[in-house]
Amino acid sequence: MGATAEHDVEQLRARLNDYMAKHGLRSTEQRRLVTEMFFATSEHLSIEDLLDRVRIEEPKIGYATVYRTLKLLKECGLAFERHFGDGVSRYEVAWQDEHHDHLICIECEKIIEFEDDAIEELQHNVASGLGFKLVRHKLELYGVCADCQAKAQD
Amino acid sequence: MGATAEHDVEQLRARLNDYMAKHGLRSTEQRRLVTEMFFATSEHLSIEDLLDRVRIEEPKIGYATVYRTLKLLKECGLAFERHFGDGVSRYEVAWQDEHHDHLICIECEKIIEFEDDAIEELQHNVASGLGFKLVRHKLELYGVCADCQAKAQD
DNA sequence: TTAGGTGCAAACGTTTTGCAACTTG
DNA sequence: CAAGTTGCAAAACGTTTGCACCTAA
Repeated sequence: MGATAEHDVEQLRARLNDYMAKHGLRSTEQRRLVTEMFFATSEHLSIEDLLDRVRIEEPKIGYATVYRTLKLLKECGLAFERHFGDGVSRYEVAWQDEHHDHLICIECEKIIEFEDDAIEELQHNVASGLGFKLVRHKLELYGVCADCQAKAQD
Repeated sequence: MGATAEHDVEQLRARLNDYMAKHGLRSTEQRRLVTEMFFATSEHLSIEDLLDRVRIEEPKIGYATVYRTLKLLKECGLAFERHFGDGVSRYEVAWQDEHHDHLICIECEKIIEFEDDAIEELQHNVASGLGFKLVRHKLELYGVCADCQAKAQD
């Protein structure tokens, strides 16, 4: 709801250009369109979702280009790939200053993002207790949201 | 390492028979073989893994039967489906008295299971703080295990 | 000019399904 | 016997790839 933090898209562009320059990759019309479209969303988009949006502006863009572009964004750490049970990969912008986990309603499929430092700290404890150096984690909570609990009361 | 808890396979059989009776499903030779084979493992098996094992005893069993049987086990809550990044679904016995999360080494792919009550409690807090009734969760920690850290020092 | 990118369609690997033959209750 | 189950092969699904043509640098 409301004011999403003012994320720094400019910084994402810079990081992408940097990566592309370093790897001899080119900035094409399609790549720009797909990445800008992606950076402009705050949701968890499937390839198909993104393709649909991109095609509003440029109907000739193909599946493969979107796949390849998101693969690129994944590689340079600007997108995260998520899997929520159905067979589809969803992608999310990797804002550098932000980490969050997901709370998913099993009735209406609503997805809420959250962060909890206490949980993160415990995760580090668990990992180091087992000899691991923790690099990243994935936490998904599944439950019934307030709305759906209310509905179920009928 | 060593002594896995004495899990109650008998109870799984009972729950399965119960579910099958309630739904007018039948106990066939193949179904029994696949489920027994599955209940007897403690690993995260792919369909292919399980099929290979089952075919040692009964070479004529087909992919579809194993898929269908695991779908059944999922439905009645006796198996969990897991996705660890590669495109393959893996299955794990849902021992009723046990819940654990996963710690995965990103170098050698080793998977360690763990439980942490403190984390679980915080998860409940987070969920209810956002109005959710928590039903289940998935927590995966990715890092580098002690062995691989040692190897990296060379 | 040339390495890299695109769009298409075909290939891929996993999972699901339609169907005729076969079991189970 | 009726309804559920099997094995097969074909279909479906999301994703990746080969290739001829195009385009940024």
